[in-house]
Amino acid sequence: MSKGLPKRSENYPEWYNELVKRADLAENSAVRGCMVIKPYGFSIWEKMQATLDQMFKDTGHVNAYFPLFIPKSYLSREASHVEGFAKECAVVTHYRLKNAPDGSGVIVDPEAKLEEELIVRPTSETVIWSTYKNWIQSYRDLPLLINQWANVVRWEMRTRLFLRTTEFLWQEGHTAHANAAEAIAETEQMLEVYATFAEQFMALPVIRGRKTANERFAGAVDTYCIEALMQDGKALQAGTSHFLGQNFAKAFDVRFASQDQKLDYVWGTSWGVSTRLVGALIMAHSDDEGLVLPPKLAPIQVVIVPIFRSNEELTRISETAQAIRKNLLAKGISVKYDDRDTYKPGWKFTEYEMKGVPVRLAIGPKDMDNGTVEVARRDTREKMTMSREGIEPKIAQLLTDIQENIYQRAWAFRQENTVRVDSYGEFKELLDRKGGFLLAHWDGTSETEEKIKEETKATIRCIPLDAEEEPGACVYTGKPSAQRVVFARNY
RNA sequence: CGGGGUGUAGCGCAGCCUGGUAGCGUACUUGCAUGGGGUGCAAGGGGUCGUGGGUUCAAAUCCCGCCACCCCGACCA
Repeated sequence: MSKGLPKRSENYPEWYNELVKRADLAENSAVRGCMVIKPYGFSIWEKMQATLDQMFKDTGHVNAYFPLFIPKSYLSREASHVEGFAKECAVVTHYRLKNAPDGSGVIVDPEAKLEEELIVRPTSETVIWSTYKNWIQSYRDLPLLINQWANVVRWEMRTRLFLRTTEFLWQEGHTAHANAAEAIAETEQMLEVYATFAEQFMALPVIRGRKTANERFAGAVDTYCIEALMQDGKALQAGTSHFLGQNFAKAFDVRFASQDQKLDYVWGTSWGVSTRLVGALIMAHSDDEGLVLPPKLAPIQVVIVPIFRSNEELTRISETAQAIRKNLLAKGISVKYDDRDTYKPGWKFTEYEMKGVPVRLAIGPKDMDNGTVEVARRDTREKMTMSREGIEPKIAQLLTDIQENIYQRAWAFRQENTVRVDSYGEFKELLDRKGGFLLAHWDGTSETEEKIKEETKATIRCIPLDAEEEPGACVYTGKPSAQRVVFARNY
């Protein structure tokens, strides 16, 4: 195993793959396209989960759990939904194995064929709406605001750790409302929850927008999304929120008696983010030395490394280190004191840099003599010497500064790589030279979007919600357009 | 599913063309020194060479089949 990481500038995909492995986040499993999420990687996801879960509860949602298996017939109830997912569904056809007659191992027992095959959920709309039918009779049962944390399976052709795996973890919210306006408000609210989470916790600036018909969720009337820009200039969809209209209510016959004694179909939404967010986090901030984690999501916020020769020295240093650790813990900061004598300080420094620990404290004999501590921040790789006295509030402040700095850096990067483009030639040239978000006029047709995709591999990531009205001409056809949309190549 | 590539120690690879004792780096174990940025030296353990068949006195190496994985495309969060 070589010591350094591949350079981002030389081979970005290779850098990403190596980083995921070297930072101990995840590895490939025996099953193609699936991954083992290792403890360090999983604890990042757990922190994301904890934060989002609280945000969902604060907006009135409750958690529930729906089954992994979906009867095949459910999937065909909503026409465009089937079409969207049919090509990537895992199907359970049998329920028993038996020993092979020739002793070569186990085989599927042909006698144990399921009468109706089961689909491993690619998403849960169908099973949930078939259940909601029984839960909703009256306007008094609405709104129904439910979320579930689950795994789903989509049989992808090509996979990448965290960004696209055959099985992934996510949350999916599914809500039912008495009218369209309320459902749309819910869709927009949850998009804002995602955007807030991305910006304030992941330190990742995002564009809030709506998808074009081509990119819309199968079965939705309208799909909202947040789009982030990665360091290689490619866009990544970090979260989606769908206004389902009455599509699933109609498909599953979910009706309610309204206050004015009419029977009507309910209005639905669904919204989700997945372990893909971990991939976004990695690609947005990390550098050639390893992971860079925003303090709010770092499993370990501060690591303390003692530098010592003898056991006596270690004992003396440990006293100071433990005191600092205790004071930081009291401030709600997670601290690891790594006093292993099986690894050398330099080795530990590199290791914690690879793992993206935001702040590292080193305490050695010289510090003990001088009453100081060496403080290193991961984001800028600066080292400074601080007085041991009153260091705790300074560390707390430093974590806040790092969180802010990482966000600012990502924001500046996005600014530099978001460009208004008015000619197709410039459009193609920019895409090939540096990628990024291209703000261009579009005539609003799927045909044009399709042609641009074929010719440049760039798609419309979204129609931004905050875009200003600006009459212009489509970058491809020259037809009139009312506002700019965001084009990019994407993950 | 099309095009390309790779399977040899936990990991990364050489050896194959030209058949003849299975190697290197790293990781691991032990000892001594070392200890403020992946420490040095020495010794040691670890292999059905992806798999099935064929050629041969002899196959990691040559021939045929199969399997797996990776990369590039069509599909996607």
